[in-house]
Amino acid sequence: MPNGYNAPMEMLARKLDSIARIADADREALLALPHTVRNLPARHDIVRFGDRPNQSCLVLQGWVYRYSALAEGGRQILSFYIAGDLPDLQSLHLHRMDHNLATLTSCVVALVAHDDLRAVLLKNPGLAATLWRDSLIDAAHYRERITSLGRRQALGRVAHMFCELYLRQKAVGLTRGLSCPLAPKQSELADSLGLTSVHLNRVLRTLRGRGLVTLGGGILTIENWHALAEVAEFDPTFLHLANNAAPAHPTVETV
Amino acid sequence: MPNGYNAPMEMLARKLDSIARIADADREALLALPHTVRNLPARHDIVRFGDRPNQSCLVLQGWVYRYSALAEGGRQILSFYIAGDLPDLQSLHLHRMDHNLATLTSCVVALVAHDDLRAVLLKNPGLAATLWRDSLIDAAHYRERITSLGRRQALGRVAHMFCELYLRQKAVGLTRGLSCPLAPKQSELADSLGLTSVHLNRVLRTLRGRGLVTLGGGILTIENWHALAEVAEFDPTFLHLANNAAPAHPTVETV
DNA sequence: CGGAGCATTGAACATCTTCAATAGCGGTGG
DNA sequence: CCACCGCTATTGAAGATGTTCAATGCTCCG
Repeated sequence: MPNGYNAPMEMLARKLDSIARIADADREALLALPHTVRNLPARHDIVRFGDRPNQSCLVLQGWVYRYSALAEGGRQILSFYIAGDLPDLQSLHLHRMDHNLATLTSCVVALVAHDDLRAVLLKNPGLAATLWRDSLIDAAHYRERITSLGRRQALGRVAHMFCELYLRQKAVGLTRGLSCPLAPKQSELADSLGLTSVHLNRVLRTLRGRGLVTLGGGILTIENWHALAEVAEFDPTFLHLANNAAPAHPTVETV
Repeated sequence: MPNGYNAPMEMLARKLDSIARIADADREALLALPHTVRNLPARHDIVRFGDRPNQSCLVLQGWVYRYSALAEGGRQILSFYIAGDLPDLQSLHLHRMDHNLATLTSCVVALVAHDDLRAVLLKNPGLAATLWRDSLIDAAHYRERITSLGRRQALGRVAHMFCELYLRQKAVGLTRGLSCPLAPKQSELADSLGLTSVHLNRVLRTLRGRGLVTLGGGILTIENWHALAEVAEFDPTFLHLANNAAPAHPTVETV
C-alpha cells in the first residue's frame, strides 16, 4: 500500500536495496545527503526541455513521468517513476534536458543539489557505482520499451507494461497481493505505449474479457499472472532486481 | 571515410572528446588502459542474453548492434554502434545481459577487463564521470528511439534514423561531405525501426523520390538535410554532442 | 554460368487511427 | 438533495498505415 515515508532518504535507500547490496558506509552517506522536501501538484512540469537543472529530484510519494513533446501537440511518454526512483539523476551528467519531466499525481519529492551529490559520490565510490547502476537499469527499461513498441502488438504491449509496473511497485513494497496502484489514465497509458486512447480502451476490454486483469479506481489487479506474462512475453531479467523479484506465479500472497 | 585507428584507446579518446572535455590526466589513464584487440567476423554474437561478461568491448572499426530476440524468431534491434562507441560499458554494473550484442560488419574491437576498468575509474573520478555520461547519452538515444517508434510514422522514423546516424558518424570524423557509411541492410534497418523490410523499402523509395537521400553501396548520402530533418522532426539535442555538432544546413563541406 | 542473398514490387489483409457521439462518474452550487 | 458540469471512459464506423505472402529482379562472386 502507498505507505508514507520516514526520513526522505530512506525511501531512496529502500529502492536501492531492491537493485543492489548497499554497504553500511554508503547507506549512511546517502541518508546524510542534504535535501529539500517539496510537495508538487499533479500534472505539473518539474523540468522542461532545454532546462539546465542544478539539482536532481527523488520521488518520495506519487508518480512522475518523463515525456517528449512533438509538433502537432503529440506527446510520447517515455517512462513512469514511482516512490524511490531518481528520475533525473541523469541531469548530473547531462546538463541540458532533452525532454520533460512532470508529476502525474500530486507528489512529494526530495531535491538534492548536484554539488552536494557530486561531493558525496566522490567520497563514496560504492554509492556512485550503485547510482550508475540505477541509471543503467533505467536504460534497460527503455530498451524493453523499444522492444515493445517495435515488435509487440497492442495487447502484448499493454500486458507487458502492467507486468512491469506491478513488479516495480512490488519491489519497493507498494503492492497488496496482486493489486497495485495504477496512476496513469488511459490517455496517458496510451501515450506511453504508442497507441491511441481509443485503441487502448479496446485492448483493456480484451484483457478484462480474458480474465487477465481488473482495473478500477486507480488500482490494477492482476487476475492471472501466468496468462498475462505469456501474452506479454514478459521476462523480468531487464528489471535487474537484486532478489530476482519476479515470482513465477505470484498467486496468493499476503503482504 | 572509414579511416583506420592508431592506438586503440585513441579511438575511444576521440569519441569521448565529442561528448565531453577530457582532462589530460584522464586521457592518459585512458590511453594506458590494458586491453586486447580482436578481429571479429560480421554477423557474429559478441555477448548473449544471460551472459555475465567480465570485460567490456570498445568498437575500433566496423558496426556493432544490440538486439533482443523474441519468440517466433522476431528481433528488435535496439541500437547501432560505430567506431569509438562502448556498447557494453553497461556490463560493468549490470552483471547479467538482458539482450544480445553482435557485430553487424566485420569488426575490430578492444576488450577491457572490468577489473582493470574499475581500478582506473576509481583513481580517475573525472574519467568515471565521462563514462557515466556516455552511458547516459546511450539512454538518451533510446529515449529518442522510443519517441520515434511510438509517435512517428514510418517516413519520419527512417528520416530520423538517417539524421542520427549521419551526425554520430560526423562527430567522430567518419563522414565525407554529406555522405556516410550505412552498414545495416534494409532488413536490419527495418528491425531497428519497428517496420517490415517490405515497408521500409517503400519508405526508402519515397525518400529517394522526394530527393532527400541517396542510398547505394553501403553509403548514405543526404541530398537535402533541411528537408530530411523536417520530415524527421529532428532535433540534435538528444545527441549531447560537446560542440553541438548539428549543422543547421550541412550543405557543402569538404572534409 | 549459376547461385545466394538482397532489393523491389503487387495484391489482399490486419491492426490501429480518426472522427464523432454517448455514457459514467465525481464534485459543486443552488 | 438534485441538476449540472467537466473530465474520463466507452462505443461505432470509416479509413489509413503498415503487414503478409508470394513472386520477380538485381548484383556480386565463385
